[in-house]
Amino acid sequence: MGLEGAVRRPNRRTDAGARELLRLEPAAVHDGRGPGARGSGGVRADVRGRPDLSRRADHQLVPEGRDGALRLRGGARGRRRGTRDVPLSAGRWEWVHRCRHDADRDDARGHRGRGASGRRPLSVTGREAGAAPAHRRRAADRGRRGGRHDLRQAHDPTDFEIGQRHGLATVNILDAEAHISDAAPAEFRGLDRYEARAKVLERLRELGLIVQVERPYVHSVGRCYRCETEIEPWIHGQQWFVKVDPLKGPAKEAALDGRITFWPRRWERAYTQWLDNLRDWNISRQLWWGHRIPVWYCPNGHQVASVEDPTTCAECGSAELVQDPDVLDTWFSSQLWPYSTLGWPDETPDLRSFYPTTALVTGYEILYLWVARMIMSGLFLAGDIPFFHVVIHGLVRDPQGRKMSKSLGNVIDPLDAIAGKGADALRFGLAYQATEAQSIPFGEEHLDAGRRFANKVWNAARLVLAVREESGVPDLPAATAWTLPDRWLLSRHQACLDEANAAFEAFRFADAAHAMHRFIWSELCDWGLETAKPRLYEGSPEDRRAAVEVLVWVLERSLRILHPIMPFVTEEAWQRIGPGESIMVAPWPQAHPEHRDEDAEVRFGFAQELVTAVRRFRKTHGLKDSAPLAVRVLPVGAQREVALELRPEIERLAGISGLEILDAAPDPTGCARLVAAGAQVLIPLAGVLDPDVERGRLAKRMSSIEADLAKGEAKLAGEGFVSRAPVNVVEKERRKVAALKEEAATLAAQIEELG
RNA sequence: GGGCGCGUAGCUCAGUGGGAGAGCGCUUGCUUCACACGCAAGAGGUCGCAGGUUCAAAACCUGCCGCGCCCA
Repeated sequence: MGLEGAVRRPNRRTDAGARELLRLEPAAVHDGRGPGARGSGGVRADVRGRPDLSRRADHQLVPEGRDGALRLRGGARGRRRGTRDVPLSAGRWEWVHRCRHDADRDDARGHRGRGASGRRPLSVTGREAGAAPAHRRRAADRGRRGGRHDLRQAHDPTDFEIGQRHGLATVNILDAEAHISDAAPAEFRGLDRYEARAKVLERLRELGLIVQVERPYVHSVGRCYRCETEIEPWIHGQQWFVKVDPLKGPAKEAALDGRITFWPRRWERAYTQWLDNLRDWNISRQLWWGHRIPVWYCPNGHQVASVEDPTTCAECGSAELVQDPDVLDTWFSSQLWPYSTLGWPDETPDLRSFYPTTALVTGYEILYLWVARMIMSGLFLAGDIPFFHVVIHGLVRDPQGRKMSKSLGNVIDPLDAIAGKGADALRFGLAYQATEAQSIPFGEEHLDAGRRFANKVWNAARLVLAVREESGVPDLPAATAWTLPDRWLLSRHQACLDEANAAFEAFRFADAAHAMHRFIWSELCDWGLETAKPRLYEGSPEDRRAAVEVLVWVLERSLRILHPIMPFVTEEAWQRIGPGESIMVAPWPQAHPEHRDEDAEVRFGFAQELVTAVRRFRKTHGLKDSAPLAVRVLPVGAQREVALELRPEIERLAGISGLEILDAAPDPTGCARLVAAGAQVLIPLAGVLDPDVERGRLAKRMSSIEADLAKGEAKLAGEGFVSRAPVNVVEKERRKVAALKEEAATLAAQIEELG
């Protein structure tokens, strides 16, 4: 429905304005490999052997072909001294009877022949009308042999351009069924192209013109990807072009002045350079689907362009109108997206809201084909950019790094992936891989990683929900009630939010996914939930409630952060927590910078190191996880408070039967000695230990320490380090060296004791 | 030929001036009351090569080697 009377944008262009941009020209011959022709037919006609298929064009070009090549004699006459043989190379020699020859600049023989007019060995007249200068053919296949080239301006895009520059007649020697046309000498007319090739060869032999036959000769031939039919480029009627000169300037400016931002930024240059080199855009396609070109021709040579189907010619009134048989280039149609979806040219509410939209997220392979063209047309037609950000990600590839393609059969169908692993798994797997790299390798294993993470999130929520007795908005206890694990968890959670925010701001989805994965799995689950268990299962009702609410508060917000990437599992868990109707409409978590707590992280870090050191020790000696250990620790500074406060948590996580906190350096005789965050740890089990294993453990640790120590000491002794490096860096290095020395001394003593 | 980018753990990739990281894979031990789609510990890297800048380089500069993509 059009909104009559709606305000119209002043510089809005409709078909009348757009017509200024179009020009009608003889078609350029195109081999379908260049821009605008990708997999969709290009500016060529497909000439087919079977009449009933002659206008079907569901082809992709497979650039692979084998053929023979000829070297011929008698390709040209020297300008001054009569006939001189100049070798002529030809791959598809059936053209030879109707081609102009072209000298290669790099070939001495070519120079000699410069200025000569080509003489077709088998032509009707024996000479071309008008002498074309022999020509550098820079775009010629390098693999092609020197001498002369056949110039097939009706059947090769490069040759076409050369022909245009020199005003050569363009003669199509094929008809629509790939038979030789009436433009050829009579003896070849009507022959199938392959028959003609054989017959031309035969005739060339008779004339003694063949110098050499080279087989096989590999060159690039487009083929139908279904039926393998070779595709012959040919000249095809009149085609429409978009004049890009009025469009490219504004489109470039929009990027340069920052109205449109590219992510990553480097794509901006690719975009502007592409615009700089842009040439008029051919939009006529010989396909049987697509938007039909809205141009009609009348018998008197008039053209009518119209939105509505016209019944009579606007200029002469003729009723015998014929619509252009071609359809618009896929990308011409594609760039119409914002208009066709939003009601343009009417100033609809949708148009107002979503034009420009925030971001276009897409793969780099269609930066030019689609993105650039949307920008050009948006500025021209709607008078404004279509979006503010262009986010370019890599191409999703299979695990072997191959582009996914239907014919290869390596495509992961999103619907299959979702059916098998779930949408959350697919989305997370992709986001996790979506770095700034040029490709995103994606396979079963990445889906699995996503599925496992979804499962992890779900189970974390299950634990928390199981111990929570109420539902509704989480009630974070007052800061004064926070335990050390609470402070640590809130601090890490805040760090996760900060990272996710920064990542999303910069459209770095992989970074966002990594931050969430690290926090939820390695911090919330591995340490947050585990250290909460003593309070959850053995604490007082008050302790238990406080612990639960901190966990629920963190979990609920984590779900909201994760929701854009894993919508389903987060919604399900969130609704069970019960803070509102749907996570979809819940606000993004607010930042709490005051939750960042360096002190808590250092303190909690000591507990983590202590637990890990004991676990490692147990493992090294092959002790069972369940075998309880008595552990004595001599804390340094604030570590004492930590050890006292977290004794139940440390004991539980490390499998310690009794954690003894020492006041003074103990007699270490008979104990295994560990170091955790600078604190001495003693495990009085020496009699039970295998001395060889223990010696091995100590030796390994010692050599690692010695290596670090040597590096650190060298640094401190190094020229200029102490005087020129920042104070904090020097201080850090000193502390590190001191700690290492201390641990080395501890180890040395124990090594000596073991003998 | 022009342009852009990449060479870091077995694989795929983060890390851009101060102690080498993640996921997957691998090894070992665990049916521990959220999760075996799991837990715990571990092995594994001359950060492509060679110079240079710097107190300090995986990171910055130069050259070389290898690879990818876009354009012509």
